Amino acid sequence: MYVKQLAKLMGVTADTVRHYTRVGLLNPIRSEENGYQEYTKQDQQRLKFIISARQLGFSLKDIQQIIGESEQGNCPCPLTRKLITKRLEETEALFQETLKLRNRMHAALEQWDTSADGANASDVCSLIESFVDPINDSANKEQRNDD
Amino acid sequence: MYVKQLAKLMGVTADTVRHYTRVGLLNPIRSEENGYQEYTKQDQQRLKFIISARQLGFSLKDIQQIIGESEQGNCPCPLTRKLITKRLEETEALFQETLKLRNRMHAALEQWDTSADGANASDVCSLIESFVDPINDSANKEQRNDD
DNA sequence: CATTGACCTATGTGTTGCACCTAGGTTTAT
DNA sequence: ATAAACCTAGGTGCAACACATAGGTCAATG
Repeated sequence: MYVKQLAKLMGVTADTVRHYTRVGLLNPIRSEENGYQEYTKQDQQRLKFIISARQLGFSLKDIQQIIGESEQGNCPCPLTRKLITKRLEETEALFQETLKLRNRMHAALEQWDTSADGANASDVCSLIESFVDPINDSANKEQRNDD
Repeated sequence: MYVKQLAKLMGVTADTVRHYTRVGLLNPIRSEENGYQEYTKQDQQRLKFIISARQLGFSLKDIQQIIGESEQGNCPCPLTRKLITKRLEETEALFQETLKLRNRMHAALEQWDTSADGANASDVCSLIESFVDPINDSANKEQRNDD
């Protein structure tokens, strides 16, 4: 099976398969006839594994480590548990950051809905420069002085 | 004012200031005495603007465009409104993806809490290979066959 | 006055996971 | 013969910096 066929079968691009091959996650056999890469059922299983692991947030390096453990005859599960814990923390952090960013952007759009373009003196763009984050603005955090 | 002083004052790293300078967002004056970059109050204002814009999710290229409009004497606000709309859509998409990933990871950790390491035959790691996403699993989407 | 430490410079590389491009060879069908 | 569709290796681009290299500057110290 050549690269494109495998890619299509597994729902990824040929470039992705080539990329995984380059970094050593897949090990096709080189045909002596034409120099093409021959992917076996092993590679197909392996690719399926990679796709599943990516879906769970593992990086390609994580996956390399996990496969490495497995190939050394060790049970990779403890490593898997350890790695996902770390990745989950990162994902949680990213989630919180993205949430806050989204809220800030929504707040900006709302504020700007009632702001005229270039309404006040500013260096570059009055909208951006006069935006006040209603959440992180210190006056709104613990106490409010403007009551 | 030299790079480190400005960076400290504005709460970013010297590398960040240098980066913005490299891509043309800041335009310090080169001292003829020692070849150092001299940052003026203009640059300080500009950096403050950049930091505010980054907080709202604008890319450095967005910021370059906005500054470009402003420097050409045009009001940058319409462009700003247009760009944030696009960025908000992207952020919303990222947010949803991150949320789904986080949920998948939580689900995996829960499933794995009651799974023994290497409990079943598998190619690489039984935990990953036997994980079933309770949300995206087709059996759970529209109907369930296992009643 | 030499040395030390803290600053500065420009330039290049590493990060992540691919996508895309270049320049070419192979296979198959017409 | 040639075109279409596939394959190869290797390199570049992306985003926003962080970090490293190799060297120049400056102020204070012994």
